This record gives sequence, structure tokens and C-alpha cells, in this order.
Amino acid sequence: MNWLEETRFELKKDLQAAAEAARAAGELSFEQLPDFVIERPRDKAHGDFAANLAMLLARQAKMAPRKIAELLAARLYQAEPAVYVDKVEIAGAGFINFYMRPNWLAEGLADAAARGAAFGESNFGQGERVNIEFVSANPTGELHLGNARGAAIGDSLANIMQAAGFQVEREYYINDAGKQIENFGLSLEARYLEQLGQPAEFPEDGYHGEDIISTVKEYIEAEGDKLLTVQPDLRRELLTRFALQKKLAAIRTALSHYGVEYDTWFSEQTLHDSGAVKQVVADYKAAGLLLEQDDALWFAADRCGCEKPEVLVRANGIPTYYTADIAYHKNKFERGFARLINIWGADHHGHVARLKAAVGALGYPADKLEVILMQLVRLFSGGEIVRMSKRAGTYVTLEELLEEVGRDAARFFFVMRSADSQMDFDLDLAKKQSMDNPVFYVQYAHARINSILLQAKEQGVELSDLAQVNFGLLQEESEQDLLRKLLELPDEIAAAAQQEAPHKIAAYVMELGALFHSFYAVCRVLGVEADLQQARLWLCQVTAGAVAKCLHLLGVSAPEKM
RNA sequence: GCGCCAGUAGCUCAGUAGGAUAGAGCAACGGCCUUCUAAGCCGUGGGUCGGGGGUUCGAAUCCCUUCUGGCGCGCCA
Repeated sequence: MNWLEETRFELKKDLQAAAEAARAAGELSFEQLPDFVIERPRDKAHGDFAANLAMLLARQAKMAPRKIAELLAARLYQAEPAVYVDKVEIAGAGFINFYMRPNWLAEGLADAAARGAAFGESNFGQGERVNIEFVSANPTGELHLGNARGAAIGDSLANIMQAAGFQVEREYYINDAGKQIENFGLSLEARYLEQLGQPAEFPEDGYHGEDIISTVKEYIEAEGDKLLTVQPDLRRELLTRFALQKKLAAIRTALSHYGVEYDTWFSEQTLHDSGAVKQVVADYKAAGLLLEQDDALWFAADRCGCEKPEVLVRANGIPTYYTADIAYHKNKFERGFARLINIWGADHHGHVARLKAAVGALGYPADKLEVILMQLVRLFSGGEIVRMSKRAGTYVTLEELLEEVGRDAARFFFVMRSADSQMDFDLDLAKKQSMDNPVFYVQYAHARINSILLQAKEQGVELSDLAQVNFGLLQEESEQDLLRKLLELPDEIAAAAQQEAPHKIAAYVMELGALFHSFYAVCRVLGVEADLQQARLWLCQVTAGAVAKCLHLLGVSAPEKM
């Protein structure tokens, strides 16, 4: 348990004891103690912790909340004196506010310092196995801005959940089967023939991007014109195989430049090859949920909470994407994951209910399949919306973005906003790499601290043993503010994991950075009295670790110099 | 038509398992560098939380209704 958790636990126990005592004395009547919370007030004038117990008891006890709060406060720390609580006050509608003694913060910092690089981590997730699938863009093109957002959110969430004690695996689902691959093959074939001066009809809804042409050129360079004499079916297959491998390699490389590494690359085709997709159809048949109509096979989704049945196998005998996706999620559950998290673009939200119903109907826990819907990114350039289309080949790629703004800014930018707010990406602004960018502000805090620690070392000042440091000397307001925020790190990481909200870490680290800059402006570290210098050096040390930890969770570097 | 997401300061957005006087950055204005990085700090101004009802000790947060924007509702993925 971390310092805050422990304290909250104690305060809750103290209040429960006070309520029981009041009831025993006949001052207060209630049947069951409501489930109250110990929260950290937004305004530090309201103390370090606040409890809402009195308000929640009001109805049962038939008494004014403030009156109840007074009764409870009077009972607190009567039997046993408080160790860390300095005073208790009643405020507002009946809040019971706890003010902690300075030694409480000091011991919290000592605890954080002793944890070293592990500070901020917790066992909140208790080793639960979680699969996070994100990006999973079609391997028919390059990654674009929307994928970049998904990658930033997915990878950061994976990092955060790992730090919060979950066992996480990152997965990329490769859509290397189905109709769009067929279409991809037709487009490749047409470009191939064109390049070799043969008549070719380009498919109407084909992939128009320049990259298709360059891929075909690469093929011709390596293999020549030998496909001219090959049967069209085989020709398309060979071209497709070549192109998929090229595209996938490019996607991998781009993600790697972006700081994203996957544990598993899962091919849709393997589900078809292994018979897993067919098995899904058999499963529904066995469950009596299979319909046959218009030469197609349907899943009776309307009997599982959905609006209408869904096609599993088309009239032409080819299974739909949906069927493969069901087989895929079934496979994920069978690999032993307790939770599946998918990060999808908001344009796929219609698919969520269908998929959940489908896996639920097969007996898998549909509530353990969570989909984070990420609103789409709109690109602005020159003050105008740029319509992005993969087919039309008009999109900004992840690699281009990385060249323009760099990995740190790109990742921080995307993860700063919550997934469910649509965002406008102003390319001109991002290109400027202007100093308004908050990522520099935070990184600058880290660099500043590092500079202090480095100079201390050069002056021969070593950090003392923790046991000999008097953290109680940190009495300045800016020191205490920084300390309070610092101690919240484990809570913040756990909360971000629980709420699946990586943007919380971005917000936290910006606040932490701001508090450090304020501290820096007011308090000197080097050259002050030796004991105070030690306490402040340790404060810097822990702060640097916390800032670096947050930045790394977001896939952003923590530079030592800027 | 039905469904999902959003609407909070001039701009970009936090805050939503109900909590105290709604926050931050940018922009505007005024201060602070002979000492650890001024990419910084301190201060000032700025709001019908889209509108309207309701629930209760208390609502930006929950419910209903309505307006606006985005996206879905394929034998595409």
C-alpha cells in the first residue's frame, strides 16, 4: 500500500470508530454506515483529506449534516491520540476536514524516496492478464494521423496498466484477408500492367495512392515482368503477398520510430486457414442461433439483444469480416486473457454491440471485452480541413508527422486529450514546433532538476542515507505543494489505469512540472544550509524520477539537458 | 428516423462512480534575470458549464426534453 492509500485507510477506520462510539453513547442513530469516501480536497485550505460521511448519514440519522459532523469530530482521537492528524474541522455542508502534521508529508517523501525507481507503481491490477489491441490498420497502406492517435493512446495505456500491476500484452490484428485485400490485389495488378505498358483497367474503388505504384515498381525491380505470363489469379496472389509483406514491414518500422513495440502480430488469414472461422459458424449452429436466408448464413443477433440478424457467410460462400472478428476474439479469450481492450476509431462503433453480442452468445464474458472508441482526428492545414482518404491517397502519414514534429511532441499531443473528444490537428502549428508545446515545459522541468543534481555531484555533494535526512525541514509553501502532488503519483497511475484514461497522466505531469518550476523560483537547492540542502536534493531526486516516469509512460523522452 | 460521442473563458481543452468559491495552457495586460537552465516565475482581467425542466442537503457531473457539430446504422472493414 502506498502512503496515501494507507493514510486514507486509517482515516476511514478512525471515522468508523467515531461513528460507532457515538451510536453506543446514544448520540447518533443509524442502521448501517454508508459507504463514504475520504477524498483530497481540491482547495488545500480545506485540509489534506475530507470525508462526506456526515452528509450521507443525514437522512438515516434524521439530523443536520453539520450537527452529525460535530458529533463525529468530537469523538475522533478521544480514545487514542492521533499520530499524523493535526486537527479536524467541520466546513461547508458538513465536510469533516483533516489537516495533517508536517511529519506526515515528510514521511511520505521518505517512503517515496525509499521506493526509488519503483515509486508510482502499484499492485492495483493484481497481475490480471489484459490484452490491448490497437492500431490494427489495414496493411494495404501506410499509417496516418488517426492511427497515430490510436497508437499513442494504446501504447500509453499499456504502459500505465503495467505500472499499475496489470499483466499487459500489446497486439496488432492484421487484416490480411477479405474483400479489401482482393481489391488491393486488383489495384496492384492494374498498376503492374500499366508499368509494363500493358492495357489495364483500374478498379473503380481501388487504392489510388502513389505508394501502390512504388510498391509495384519495387516488385518489378526485384522480379521483372515474369508475371505477365502468369494466370491472373496467381499473379494477383503473388503481387499481394509481396506488397503485404512490404507494407507490414513499413508499418512496423513506423511504429517502432514512434516508440511502439507489439508482443503479438496476429494474422486474420491464420483464422481462415486453421478453420477457426468456420468453427464459429458451427458454434452458432450448435447453439441454434444460425439462420439461412437468401443463400447466406446469418447469426440470429436479434435474439441476443441486437436489432437485426447479421451475415456470417455471404451467398458466395465467403465469410464476412464480422465472422473472422468473432473467431479472433474467441481466440483471445482462449489464450487466457481476463480482459480484452480494443481501441477503435469512432467510425467502427456500430460494430461494438454486434461483436459483444456475438461473443456473449458463444458463452464468453462479453463484459470483459471493452472497446475504447477514439474520436477521429481532423486535419487542418492552412486553416482548412484536409479530407483524408486512404483510397484516394490523400493523407498525412505517421512517418511524415514524425519528421515534422518529432516523436515526443506527437505522442504527447495525441495523449493530452481524452480519447472521446474529437480533435483537430493543426499541421501548421505542429510544424512550427513552437515553444507553446506543453511537452517542452515538462521536459524542461526534468532537465532543470538534472542540472541541479549534476552540479551537486560536481561540487562533491552526495545524497545522504535516507535515514539521516530531515524531510521535516521542507516547510516552504512551494515545497509542501510539490510534495503533496508528488505523493499522489501512485494514485494517479492507478486511476488512469482503472479509467483507461492515459490523458490523466499528461495532465498530472504538467501540474507536477508547474509546481516544480514554482518551487525552483522560490527555493535554492545548492548552497543552503547542509541539512536543508539534503532534504531539497532528495525532493529534487524524487521529483525527477516522477516526471521521468510519467513521460516514459507516455512514450516521451525525459532529457537530462535541453 | 434510430444510435454513439461531443458542446465549459477570446482559442485549445481538463474537471463527469454528485461535493465546498468551476480550473489549466495559449492569447491580452503589468512586474521579476550579478547566484542551481527566463523554454521559467509572480500578478491582473476574462464564464447564463449550449437552452429548458426534474431528482436532493448539494448538479458542469444523474434523469427527461430541446438545439448545434461529428460519426455510425452494408452479403465493406
